[in-house]
Amino acid sequence: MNDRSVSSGIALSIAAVERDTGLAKDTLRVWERRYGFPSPGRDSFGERSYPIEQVDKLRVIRRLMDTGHRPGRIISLSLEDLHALAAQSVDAPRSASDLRSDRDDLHRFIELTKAHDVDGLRRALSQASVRMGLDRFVIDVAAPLNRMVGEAWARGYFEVFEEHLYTESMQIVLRNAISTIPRTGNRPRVLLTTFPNESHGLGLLMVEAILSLEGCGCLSLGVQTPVWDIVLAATAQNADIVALSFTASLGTNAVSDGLAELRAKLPRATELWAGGQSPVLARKPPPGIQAFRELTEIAPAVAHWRDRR
Amino acid sequence: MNDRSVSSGIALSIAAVERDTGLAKDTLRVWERRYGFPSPGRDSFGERSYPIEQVDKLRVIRRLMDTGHRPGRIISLSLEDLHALAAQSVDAPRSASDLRSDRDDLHRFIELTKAHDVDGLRRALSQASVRMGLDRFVIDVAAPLNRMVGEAWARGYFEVFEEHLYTESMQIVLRNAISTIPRTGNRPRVLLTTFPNESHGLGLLMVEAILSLEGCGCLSLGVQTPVWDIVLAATAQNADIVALSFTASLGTNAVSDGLAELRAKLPRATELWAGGQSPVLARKPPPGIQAFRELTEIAPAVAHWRDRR
DNA sequence: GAGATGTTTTGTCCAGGACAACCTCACCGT
DNA sequence: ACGGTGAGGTTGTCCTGGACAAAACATCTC
Repeated sequence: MNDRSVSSGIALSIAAVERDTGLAKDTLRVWERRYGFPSPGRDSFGERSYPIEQVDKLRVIRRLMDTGHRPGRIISLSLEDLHALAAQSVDAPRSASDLRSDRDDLHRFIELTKAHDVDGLRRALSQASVRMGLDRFVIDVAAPLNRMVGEAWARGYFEVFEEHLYTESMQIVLRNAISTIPRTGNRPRVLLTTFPNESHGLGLLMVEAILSLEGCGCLSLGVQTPVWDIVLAATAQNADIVALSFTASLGTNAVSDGLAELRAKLPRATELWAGGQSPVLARKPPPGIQAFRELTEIAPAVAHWRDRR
Repeated sequence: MNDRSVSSGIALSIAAVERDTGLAKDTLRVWERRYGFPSPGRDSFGERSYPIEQVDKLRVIRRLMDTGHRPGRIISLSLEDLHALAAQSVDAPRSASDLRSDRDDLHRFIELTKAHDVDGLRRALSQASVRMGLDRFVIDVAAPLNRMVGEAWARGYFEVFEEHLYTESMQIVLRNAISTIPRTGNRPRVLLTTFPNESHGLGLLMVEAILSLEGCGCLSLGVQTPVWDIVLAATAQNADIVALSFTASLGTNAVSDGLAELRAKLPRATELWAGGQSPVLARKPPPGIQAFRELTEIAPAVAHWRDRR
C-alpha cells in the first residue's frame, strides 16, 4: 500500500525484516525496547528503518536460538562472537554416529555446493544414492548433510542461496529416487505434509523415501497444509497414519498447539507421527503423538504398526 | 510460549487465523474495528478467539480480494453470496482462448482430483504431456488447469487439501518432464526463484519447462529466496536473466517493493523478468523490469534476447 | 472521452502496557 | 549426592486506540 519497505539497498522496513529473519514485528519492537538491539533508524515517516548489518546479525541470532540459545544472553555479542559461538556449538555434539570418514565423504558434497557446481552435485548425489541404496543414502548422507549445511550457514560459510542450491539438488535426487520405487499402495496408508509456515519439504521427502521402501502407501500433500485440511484429507484417503515433518524454524508453540489441535480433530484410530528438529519433540512427546528423533526409528515403527494389526 | 491457539476444534487464536488465512493480525483487528467482521469471542485470557466458520469466510474473502474485489464491499455478504460472487467472476472472462472443447478436456483432470484418484491424475497428466509435447502441455493444460483449480476452490467446490493433491501431482509430472530435457546449458543463463512468502512453486516449474525447451541454461533456487541472496546467486552464476514467479497471494506492496529493491541491487546487464497473477504486473510494469502476463510471451522474449547479442 | 482534482478506502505502522509460559537456580528434605 | 519445589527472572505474543500514506474510486472540466 506504500513503499515503506523499499529500502533502496541501505535499510529495510520492519515488514521486510520480519520477512527476511522470521522474527515477528512485535518481537523486533520488544527486543529494541528491552535490549536496545536492534536499534533501527527512522525514515522520513518516523518508521523504523533497519540497516542491513543489523538484519544480518538478527539472522545469525535467530539461527543460534534455533539451536537452544536465548536472546538475552547473545544479543549483545558482536557478529564475530556470534559466529564463534555457532562454530563452537557445532563442534560439541560431534560424536559416535558421525565417524571421521563419513564426514570427510560428506564434505565432498559441501564443497561441490560451495563451488556452485549444481550439475556435479546432482550427479554425485545421484550416484551415491544408487551405490548405497536409497535407505542408507537417506539416513547416512541426506540427513547428516542437511545438518551440516545448516551448520555451515550458521557459521557464515554458506550463503542462503547456497543452501537453496543444495536443497533443490537434494530434492530432485530424492524425488527421482522415490519415483522409481514401485507403488504397492499397501498398508499402512500414510499421509505426509507439514503445517502452514513450515515450508521446508526436504524432511518430508526423506520420510517418504523410507516409508515407500517399507512398502507403505504414501501420499504427500506437499508443504503447508492447514490443520483442518489435514483432517479432511486423512478422512478422505482413509489414512492410517498422518506424518508431519518439522524444522526448528516453526515456533515452539506453533508446533505444540498445532499438534494438539490436529490430535483432537483426527479420528482416534488414525496415528499421528511427528519428526524433525523441533525442540518440542525432543523434550516432551505430547499425548497421543508419536515423536521421532531419528529416521532410523521409522522402519521399526512401521513394523510395530503392522504387528498390531 | 502458551497454548492460546489451541482452539480445541471450536475456535482459533489470532495467530492461527493469520496462519490459515494469510491476513495479518493488524488487518484482522482493524477489520473488526471498522466493519464489525470478524467478530471473535474472547477466551479466558481476554484474547480473541475466532470461530471456525468466520475463518472459512475470511478465507473466501481473501480469495475474492485476490481477484479484484475490495473488502468493504464484500465483507458483510453471507458465505453463499460470496460463493455466488466467486462463481460469477469466474464465468465472466471466459472468452476466446478458452474453447469449449478444451475446457471439457480439462474437466477430466478436475474430476480425477475431486475423486482423490492421485495415481489416475498423475498418469493422465503424464500421458497428456507426452502426447501434446511439453510446451503445449504447459501452456494449454497446466496454466488453465491452475486457474480452474483456484476457481473451484473459491466456489467452494474444492477443499484446500484437494488443491494440494492437484498441485503435488502436477509438480511431479512437470519435474519429471523437465528432467528428460537435455541440459544444453546455453545462453541465456536464467536464474529462477520466488520471493519470501511466495511459496507457490508451480509457476516456477512451468517457466523452467518452457525456458529449458528453448535451450536456456536454467537454474532454479526453489521458492522463497531473500532479495539479497538472489543478487548473490545471480552474480555467482553469472546469470543473464533473473526470472521471478508470483501468485496473487503475495501482497501488492511486497511485490513492487521487492522488485524495486532487487532491480536496484542487481547489475544493470542482468535482466529482470517477472510473471504470474500478481495485479502489480498487469497494471504498471515497473521500470527496468519485464512483466509477463502469458506464458506464450516467454519464447519470443528469449528470441529477442538472443537477437540483441 | 481524457485528464486533473478531490474523497474514501485500506493496510500497515506506532507506543507502551500486560501477562502466561518457560527457564534458571537456590533451597530443602531424604 | 540427588530429585523435587517454589520464587523470580526471561521471553514471546497479545492488547488498545491512534495515525497516516498509498491506492482506488468518484467527480468535475476541457
